[in-house]
Amino acid sequence: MSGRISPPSVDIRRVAAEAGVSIATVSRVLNNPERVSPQTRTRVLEVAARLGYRPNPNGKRLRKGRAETIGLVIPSPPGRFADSFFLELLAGLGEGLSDAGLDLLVATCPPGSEELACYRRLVEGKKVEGLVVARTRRHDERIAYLLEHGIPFVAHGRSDLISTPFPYLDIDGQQGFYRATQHLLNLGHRRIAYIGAPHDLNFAAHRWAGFQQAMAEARVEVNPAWVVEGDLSEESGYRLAQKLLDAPETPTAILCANDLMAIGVLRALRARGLKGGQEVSVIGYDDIPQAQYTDPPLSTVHQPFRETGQRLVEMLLARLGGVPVTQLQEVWVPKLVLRGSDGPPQT
Amino acid sequence: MSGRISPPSVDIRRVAAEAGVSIATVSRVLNNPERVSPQTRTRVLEVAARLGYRPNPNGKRLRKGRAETIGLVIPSPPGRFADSFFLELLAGLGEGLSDAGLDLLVATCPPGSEELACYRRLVEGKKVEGLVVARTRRHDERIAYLLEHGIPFVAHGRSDLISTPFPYLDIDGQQGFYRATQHLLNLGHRRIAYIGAPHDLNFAAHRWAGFQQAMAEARVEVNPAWVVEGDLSEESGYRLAQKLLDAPETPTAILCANDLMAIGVLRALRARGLKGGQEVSVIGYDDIPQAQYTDPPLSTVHQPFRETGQRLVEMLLARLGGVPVTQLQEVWVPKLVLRGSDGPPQT
DNA sequence: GCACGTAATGTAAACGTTTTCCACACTCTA
DNA sequence: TAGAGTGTGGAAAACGTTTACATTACGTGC
Repeated sequence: MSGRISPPSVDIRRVAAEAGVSIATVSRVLNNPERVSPQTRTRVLEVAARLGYRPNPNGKRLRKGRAETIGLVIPSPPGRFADSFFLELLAGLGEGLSDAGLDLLVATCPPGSEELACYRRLVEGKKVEGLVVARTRRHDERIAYLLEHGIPFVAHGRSDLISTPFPYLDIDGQQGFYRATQHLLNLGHRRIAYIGAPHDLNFAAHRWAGFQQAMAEARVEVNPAWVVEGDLSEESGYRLAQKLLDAPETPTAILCANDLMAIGVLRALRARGLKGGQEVSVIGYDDIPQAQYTDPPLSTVHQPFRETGQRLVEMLLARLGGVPVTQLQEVWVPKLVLRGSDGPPQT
Repeated sequence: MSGRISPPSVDIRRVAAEAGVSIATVSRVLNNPERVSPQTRTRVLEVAARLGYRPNPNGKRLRKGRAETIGLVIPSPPGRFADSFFLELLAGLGEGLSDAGLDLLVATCPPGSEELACYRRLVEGKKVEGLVVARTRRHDERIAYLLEHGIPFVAHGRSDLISTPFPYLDIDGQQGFYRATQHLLNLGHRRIAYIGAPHDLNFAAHRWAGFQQAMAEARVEVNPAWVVEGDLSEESGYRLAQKLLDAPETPTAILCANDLMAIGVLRALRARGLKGGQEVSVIGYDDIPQAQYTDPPLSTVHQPFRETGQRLVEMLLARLGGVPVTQLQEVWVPKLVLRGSDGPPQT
C-alpha cells in the first residue's frame, strides 16, 4: 500500500474536460476570476477542488517568464557553525514569502572567493527573480554585481562605499552604540574599551562611529590600546578580553560589536574572578536569545531579526512591483536593553 | 549605466543559429555529449560559452517533468530562535546539492498544526522532487504522509512507531548515552539525574534508553525524582537544574539530552556557587560550538552535523536514482568527547 | 555493387501553463 | 432594426527545453 505509483497528476486539461470548459477558462478562473461568469467559475472551482488540481509551477513559470523564487545565500564557514542570525532572518523571510506565493531558494557557500560565484549561479541560471543580501560589506561586490545587472534585490544593511542607490533595510548601529556609550558615560565610565567587528563589514563602521561620536561629545579620549577587532565569535571575545585585562591599565567597561563576543568577554571576566557589571561593565549588540541567560544577563542593543525579515520581503515584493528604489530605504532605530552586565565603575 | 534593461536572455535557439546547428544538437551537446561529433561539440560549446548560454531551468524542468529541487522545512518557533542545528544541516545539504545540480527550497513554518500543511504545499504543488525531514518524531505524520504518497525523502533520524521501512540516517543516541552513562558510573557516580527531551521526539527515546541500559547493567537504581523533561532550551535546563538542586537529596551528576540544556544546568550550578565537573558533573549531547567555551568546557556527545547533511544528500540522490530503501538506512555511532564538566563525585 | 548497420544530425512533438486574439450572443441606443 | 458596445468563452500561439523519430551519409561485408 505504501510506495504506490503516484497517480497521474491532474493537469489543467483534465479539469477543463471534467468541467466542460476550455483550458483557457480554467486558467482564467484561477488567475482572473472576475473575467468569467459566476456560474462557470464556481463550477470550475468545484471540479478543481474535487480533483485536487494544483497548477504545475514549471508550466506557469515558463509561460510567465518568472522564477517565482527569491534567493538567499548563507555563508557557511568551514570550521565553525554558521551564524544563527541567518536562521532568524530565514524565519522572518519565510512567512511573508509563502503568502506572496514565492518560493525561497537557499544556497550555502564558503565565505570568500566562491561567494560571488554563488550569486552568479542563481541569477544567471535564472533560478531566482530577486535576492536578499544580508550582512552587507563596505565594498560589496555582490551588491555591485546585482546593480550592474539590474537584478531586483533588497539588502539587510547599507553599503557605505557604493554610490548607486539600492533598496535596503538597516538597523541604525550608530544610534545604537551612541546610546550605549552615552549610557556608560552617564554611569561614570571614562576608561571604555571597544571590541569591534571585522572592518569590511558595513555595520562595523556604524557601530564604531556611534561609539566615537558619544566619546567625542563627552570629550573623553579613546585609548587606542583599548580598541581591538574580533571576528564575531565568542572565542575571539574571550581572547581579546584576556588581552585587555592583561594590559597595565585596564578599562572599566567594554563595548562589544556583537553579543557572541560580549559573552566571550563575560567568560573571560569570570575566569579571573571578576563579574560583569561590577568590576567591568559589558554591553553587546544583537540581543540573541542567550543574552538573557548569561551571568549576569547581558545588556545589549536589540535587533528585531524576525521583523526585519518580514519587512525585507515586503520591500522586495514592492521592488518587484516597480516601486522606486528611493522609497525602499529604511533605517530603524534599535532599542538599548539594559540587563545586568552594566553598572557604575568601581573606583 | 546601472539598472539598465536586462539584455534579451540568450536561449537555445540563439546558440543553435550561431553555431549553425539545430537546437536538438545543442541540447545533446549539453546532455549527451557523447552522441555528437567532437568537432560540432567543441564548436557548440564554444559558442555557448561565448554567449553565456544557460539553459532555462523552467523549460528544462517542464520538459523533464522533474522539479530538480529538494525541500527542507524548518520549524521556527514564534517566540524563540529556531534551533541552529537546522542551519548546520543546511550547510551540509547545500554542498552536495549544488554539485548534483539540485536546488534547495526552504520553507519555514511554526511547529505544530501547520507543519504538515507545509509539506503538502511543497509536494502537492510539485515544488520539490524530494525532501529531507529532520528531527523525526516517534509518531511522525510527515513521514507517514510522504510514505503514503510515495514521495522520495530521507529522514535525519528514525521513527520508532512507523513500521514501513524508509530511508534514514541516524546517530545512535542510545550508544551515545550508554557510553556517557557508563563513563559517569565508572567515575563512581550513583546519583545520576536525567534531563530528557520532549518525549514525542524520536531521539529522546533512544538517549533515554541508553541511559537506562547502562544504569540497569550497573544495577544502579534510577531515581524517578531525578528524571525530568525539558524543552531543549537553555532556559529549561536552568530551571530544571534549580529544581533538582532544591530537592532534599541531590544528584552528583546530570545527563542532559542536549547541550543547550546542559549549558543551562552549568549556569544554574554557578548561580549557587557550584562548579560543573566538581560538585556536580554535567554531560550534554550535540557538541555545539559553544560547548567548547563554557566554563568549564562541556563534556558531551559529538554529532557530526555537517557530515550528516552531506551524507543525507547522497542518500536522497541514491533514492531518486532508484536505490532500494533497505540499502539506505544508516546509523552512525557518535563519539563521547570529554572536556571539563565531568569528574568523580565529591563525597 | 547492394544491402545493411551505424554514426551524426535535423524535424517536430511534447511538457503545462497563460494570454492574445476572435467569435458569439446578448443588451443598449439611435 | 441596424449598429455599437459588452460580457463570456474558445482556439491557438507562445514560453524553452528534451527526446522520439526520421533522415542522411558513410563505411563494411558479402
